[in-house]
Amino acid sequence: MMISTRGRYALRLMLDIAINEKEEPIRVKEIAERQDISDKYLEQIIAALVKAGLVKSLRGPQGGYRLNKKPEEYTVGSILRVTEGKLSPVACLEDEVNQCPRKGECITIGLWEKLNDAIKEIVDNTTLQDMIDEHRDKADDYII
Amino acid sequence: MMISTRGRYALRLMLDIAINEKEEPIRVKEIAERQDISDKYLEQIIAALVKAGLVKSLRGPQGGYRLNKKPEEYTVGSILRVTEGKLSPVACLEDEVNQCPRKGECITIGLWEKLNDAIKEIVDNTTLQDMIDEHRDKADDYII
DNA sequence: CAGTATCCTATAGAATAACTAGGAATAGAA
DNA sequence: TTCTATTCCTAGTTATTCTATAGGATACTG
Repeated sequence: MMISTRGRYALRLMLDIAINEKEEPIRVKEIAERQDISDKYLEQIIAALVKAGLVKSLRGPQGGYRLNKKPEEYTVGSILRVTEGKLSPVACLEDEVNQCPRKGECITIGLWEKLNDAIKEIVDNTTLQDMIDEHRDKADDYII
Repeated sequence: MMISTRGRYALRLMLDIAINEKEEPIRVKEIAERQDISDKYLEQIIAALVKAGLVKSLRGPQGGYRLNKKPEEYTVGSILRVTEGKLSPVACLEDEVNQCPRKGECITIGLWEKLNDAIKEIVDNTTLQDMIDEHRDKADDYII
């Protein structure tokens, strides 16, 4: 399993805010209850998202969290990279430029690059809104 | 980084045998030297490959390891699954049938399935021979 | 039977994952 | 101003996995 709870919770958390946010900001405790996740753990995860500028926080009573942008402006990749770090299959692809001294002769690098590209293709082209829409479509299938 | 040294070494090890195997079987020590990997660690990794029936071993002097099949008959996936376990992005996709009770309402499952399919598409359709060929082509590029 | 290889099992240090805990800082309401 | 609800910050904890290392048992060949 390559995506840890941290990244998966972050995604559910962002989707939860996207779906439930109306006028008032959303409290961590609400999200924790709806998603059935430890609120103390969620606090830490959301702190990283605040620090990265993905959500904004409001302290004090009636405080909570709000998205900074519209759901269609968040890619899954932008969220997972904050919480999971790099999404590369191998370390040498984590930097912009591959620093590995064996790179030239490496027989496996082509495979890792293919995997890397496939993963990026998906996470960088799926937005929160896409996920919400697809989920609605799926739910419709059941109703029809 | 989702692929650990175990899986990466296993792949290099299989490729090393595929490329260097002539009449005589290949000793772990040889591979360890060529690939610059601890031989004791390689021993454990290759033991798993033997147990899974991917390579056969010959004990005693003049012993070593041999591939059981032709390089084009090994997919990368078959090797990585032996050494890395499941390659799924999330736990609920590791079994044939998704057992998760939240599956029906899960808003993220579609994304994980897409990732899972993309990974499988690559690892199950790339063989050792493909990697050898592609590497040769790349080397040619430098020469030309 | 000596030597060379694999085979098997135990151990260990380091890193990571997945939380848990407690209190400080802030802001709104009474 | 004080109470309270909320986020913010940091440290600690438990379990697991990673990445080996080590040492000897077993098997085969010449």
